[in-house]
Amino acid sequence: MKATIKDVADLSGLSIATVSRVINGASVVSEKSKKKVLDAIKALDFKPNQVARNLVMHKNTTIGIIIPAMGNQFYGGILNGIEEACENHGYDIMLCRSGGDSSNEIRHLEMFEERKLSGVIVMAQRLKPETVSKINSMEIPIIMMNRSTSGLKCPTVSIDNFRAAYEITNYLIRKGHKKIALFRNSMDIDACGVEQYSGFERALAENGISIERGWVKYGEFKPENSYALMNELIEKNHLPTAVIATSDVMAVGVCNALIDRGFRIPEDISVVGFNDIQLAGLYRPSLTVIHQPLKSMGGEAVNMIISMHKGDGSGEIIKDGRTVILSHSLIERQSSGNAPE
Amino acid sequence: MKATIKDVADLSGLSIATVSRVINGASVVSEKSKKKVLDAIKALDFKPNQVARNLVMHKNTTIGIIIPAMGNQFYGGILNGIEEACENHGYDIMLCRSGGDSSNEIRHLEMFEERKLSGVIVMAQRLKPETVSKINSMEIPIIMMNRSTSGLKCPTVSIDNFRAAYEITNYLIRKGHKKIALFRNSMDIDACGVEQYSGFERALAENGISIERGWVKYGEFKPENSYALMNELIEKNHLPTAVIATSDVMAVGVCNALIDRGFRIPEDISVVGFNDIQLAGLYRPSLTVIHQPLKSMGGEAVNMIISMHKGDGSGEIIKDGRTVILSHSLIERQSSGNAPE
DNA sequence: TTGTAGGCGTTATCAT
DNA sequence: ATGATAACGCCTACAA
Repeated sequence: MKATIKDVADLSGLSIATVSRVINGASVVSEKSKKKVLDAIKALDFKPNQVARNLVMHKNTTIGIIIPAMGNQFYGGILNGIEEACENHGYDIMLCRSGGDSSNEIRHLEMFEERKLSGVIVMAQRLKPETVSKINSMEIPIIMMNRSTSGLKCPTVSIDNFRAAYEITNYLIRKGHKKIALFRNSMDIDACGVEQYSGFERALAENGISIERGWVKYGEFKPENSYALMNELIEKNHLPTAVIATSDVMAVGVCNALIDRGFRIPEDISVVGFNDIQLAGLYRPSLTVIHQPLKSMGGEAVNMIISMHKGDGSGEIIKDGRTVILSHSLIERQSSGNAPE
Repeated sequence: MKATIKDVADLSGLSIATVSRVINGASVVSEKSKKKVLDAIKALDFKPNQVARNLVMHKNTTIGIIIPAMGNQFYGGILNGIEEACENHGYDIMLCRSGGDSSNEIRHLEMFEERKLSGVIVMAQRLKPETVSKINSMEIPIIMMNRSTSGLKCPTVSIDNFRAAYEITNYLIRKGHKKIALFRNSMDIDACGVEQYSGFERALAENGISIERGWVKYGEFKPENSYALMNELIEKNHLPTAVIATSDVMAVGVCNALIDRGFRIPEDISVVGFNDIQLAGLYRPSLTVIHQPLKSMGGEAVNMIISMHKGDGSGEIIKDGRTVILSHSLIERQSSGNAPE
């Protein structure tokens, strides 16, 4: 059986309290006693039991994370940032997958509360009202990544999706494109998608280009989806000269449909993506994209959680709807070019 | 403040013990009392405190995971399997990133022990002696994914890397290839790599083909690496007709180097990968690969951890060197073809 | 400086 | 069937 603080106390001939003191560096302990304790700790290979510690201290240095799916490079990038920041601040991570299911989200959220974690970061594609209301009533700090919905009362971190979409649309227009398609996520109340659409719309409007409804396609962030959607367009022979996909995997799906039918990118059609996951640079032609600072976004979320605790010895939590916007950038690679004559 | 079991006891007019009983469904409680308790629980929105629970029960339904990096599709695939299995069995996940650093691995391993997690699954590329010895001395169940090293005394789950490499090498030989390159991970004591190399060697030997040392390249599992290595070969104009990469990202790096220099795949050179992450099917040309059942591997690891606990009311843990081998398969796609004349 | 003792929220063992 | 009460391992006033 593992040694407890009592064993250390016995071996060192001191009291539990003193042992506790040296462990926590609190209060003053004589050098002599300190040494005795340290020796005993080493001899017994004693490690304080975190469970007991958390119980009595009413706190925890663990941050909970809810993610739709693992092995997704977009979330993976954010996770990297979260992990690094947690590492630096001495926090641990408890990770749960929701599968995009709101009942799972709620279940995990409750679990996090029961365990009194120091905070939660949630990533989700769609946000159901049940989840929103659960989030709003959370007793521990919670932050939403890359998404914001009306009624949601918690801090958020993301990029300026309106501007990003606006910029990349303008980029294509400057390249001479007038026939621009938009492949976006399904029509839900997805704030990112809504903002992106506005940016797209605005850029077109400012240039006197009207939106062709047949070129605005909805689908999940899956390559098979955009592959099929692009195929439809090809079959109808109703082709744009450029397509904007609001995720990189969708962009790749579009490219594959095009390549598999013998089209050339970007000579025949330009394709641009969103996010800039590793795939975007690895694919050939490499993808022109809007780059999101995924790692920074994750790190920022952690910082926010930590700061939501500080300043209040009372244990009270700062709960406002603060939003952090990080800056994006446009990376031009091989998949986009001038509009064909 | 959140309600405790005592609040429920007070409100329901019963004792803490009785409340505990209905919560745990243990022992028999009269219907009448049961209802009272349930009502009180609902009224107070009481949720049992897991921290306290774990403390007294000396256990935990959390599984710790150590992973080199997040956002890697290979580990992501395994994580998906782990997550699903944990979900089914009511376990939670605590995830830590090692960054491939053995001191981090050890730190996390100790943290898992302190928290008395029910088990640990570790993924690592290289295994330093310090980590191996820490693993061997762990007091909680621990499983190594996809890797085994001499001296390591813990269960392992992986595929038969020898056979996999043997099969894919033979596949290329049957396609008429005699000049076959192998891009593998750095020369460390990496059991997978060693086994794979043996398989490669054996297949060539059985077909009377001798190994050309200049075609066996070592590098990390990064596309930039294999890209550079392939470029070297191109510059020396010392080209094989096929290359086997022991990871998909390495294969893509090779393909990119080739494509960027104007080579055709597979007409000029065939390229095959290992693992079959999403990228393999998404890339063009899509990659012929050895498919690893990543998800099953993750699930199997969880099952093993759970079974290591069962059967022993004593709390003793089964600790043998059991190895689980799951079956792989060869998926033929676009990146491989007959050897050029 | 050090020790005593009272929790933290639950479970589990006795009695009743 | 139900209720005290002793753990669980640790922290922290309060005393000494």
